[in-house]
Amino acid sequence: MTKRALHWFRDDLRLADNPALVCAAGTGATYCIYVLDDRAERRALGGATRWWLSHSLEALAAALERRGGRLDILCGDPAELLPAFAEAAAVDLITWNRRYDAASVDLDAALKERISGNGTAVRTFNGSLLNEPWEVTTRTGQPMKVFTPYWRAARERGEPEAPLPAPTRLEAPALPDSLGHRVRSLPELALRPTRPDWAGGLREAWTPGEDGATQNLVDFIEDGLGGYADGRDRPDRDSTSRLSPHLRFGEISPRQIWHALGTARKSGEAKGSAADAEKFLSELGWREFSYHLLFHNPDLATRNYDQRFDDFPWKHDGEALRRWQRGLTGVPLVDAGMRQLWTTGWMHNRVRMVAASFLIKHLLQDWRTGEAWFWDTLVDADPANNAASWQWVAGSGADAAPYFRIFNPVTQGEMHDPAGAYVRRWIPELAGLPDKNIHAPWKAPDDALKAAGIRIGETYPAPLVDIGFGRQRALDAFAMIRG
DNA sequence: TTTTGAGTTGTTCGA
DNA sequence: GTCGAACAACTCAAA
Repeated sequence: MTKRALHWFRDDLRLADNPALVCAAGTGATYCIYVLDDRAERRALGGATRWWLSHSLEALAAALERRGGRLDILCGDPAELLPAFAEAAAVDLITWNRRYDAASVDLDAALKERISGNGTAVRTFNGSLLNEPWEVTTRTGQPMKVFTPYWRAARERGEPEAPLPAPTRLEAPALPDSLGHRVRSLPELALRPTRPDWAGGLREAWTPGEDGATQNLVDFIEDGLGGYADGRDRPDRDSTSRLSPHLRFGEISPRQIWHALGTARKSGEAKGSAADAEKFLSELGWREFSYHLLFHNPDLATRNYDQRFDDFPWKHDGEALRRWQRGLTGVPLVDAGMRQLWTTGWMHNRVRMVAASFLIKHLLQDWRTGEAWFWDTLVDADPANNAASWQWVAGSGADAAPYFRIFNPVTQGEMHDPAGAYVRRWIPELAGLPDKNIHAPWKAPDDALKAAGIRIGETYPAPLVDIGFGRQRALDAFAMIRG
């Protein structure tokens, strides 16, 4: 009798460079399953990631079918479903790629024990990181707390291994009758918005799935890598990789990115300088560092990494939060970013920092309220990156900026969106203002406002807070907890 | 154990 | 307009 395996897809929705899938497919006929974990105690996916997931699963199912495989989608508690599936289908081996949030780590450990106890083999793999979070340590074996030494130590471990090819042929065993009623169709999961359908902008901006991810990488190496080190800070340009949501769902692996970059540079196809490539790789490094932090600090998304911040005098201003969410703070760069987020499910990294800083520092709102909004609206909402980055901006995180480093959203706009193209794109009601007024319309001369058809407080809001006053108030608040 | 050098992304002020 | 210094001390990681 030939062997049968089961591969459990999670945040690894790809066929290429998927070590757990390769292991399963090498064993024999392979069930491929995805489980939508609907337990109440888990942090539910946000709206944007649910949308992305639905399309990514659709792409994955099609890719599996092209190779003779099949994706079975289940809904429920994996701790119960996986052993039940394994037993009913009489599989010899279960494989999956690891995840690193606390709930997943606990679930995986429990599952492994239970499934092995039933006599079924379990094999797990690293499918989403260059280094496991526990592999990079200080000389004394402690977790790292500063990015630069972390990344240096990670690099010293050597080049990541070459990516694995996708299995050329998959064989899907028939589903046992007893499991038929467990399988769900994609529409049954109700992952996509219906009334209202807010996903039009997402559909225009993205192609979820492995093919879309690969194409994005190719495009980036061709068009974005040249000048990346500087261009990445320009929201008015198209020079970031836009790989974040693809990485979020494992439609592409960091290993594949690393090697594609290396190959393109060796062959001379990549336009970027060595500095551009290093800068880009260090962004993968930040992703690794965030996972390192999350693994060693399981409550990174809810608890201040620096506990002095437990006494920070946050204001709880629901109206200010709502105006920030809707892109109606009256500060153009912040509002442009928040509208880009709402429309496309993504925001340029530079603008994320400015918008987050404005919420935390100028509006004194708890970073967790911003983290929660990003979690719901970003297509790349990631348990490690989102939490680590919000804490970094707040100053409560690892290796955080000094407390006095407060972004001025007007200065940032003038520096990184000098002609105002980004602001005009997302805030059409300001489009008629001259470049020199676009980032601070409240200071524009009356005739410029009139010519542009703008009435501050009517056609576009007055700023929620005076920039200089907000900065000083934040500095005073930080002084209170410095002790 | 102690010492030493270094630390993603900024702003403002004054010369 | 441009440039350097101050901001405020602290923690990390390695020697």
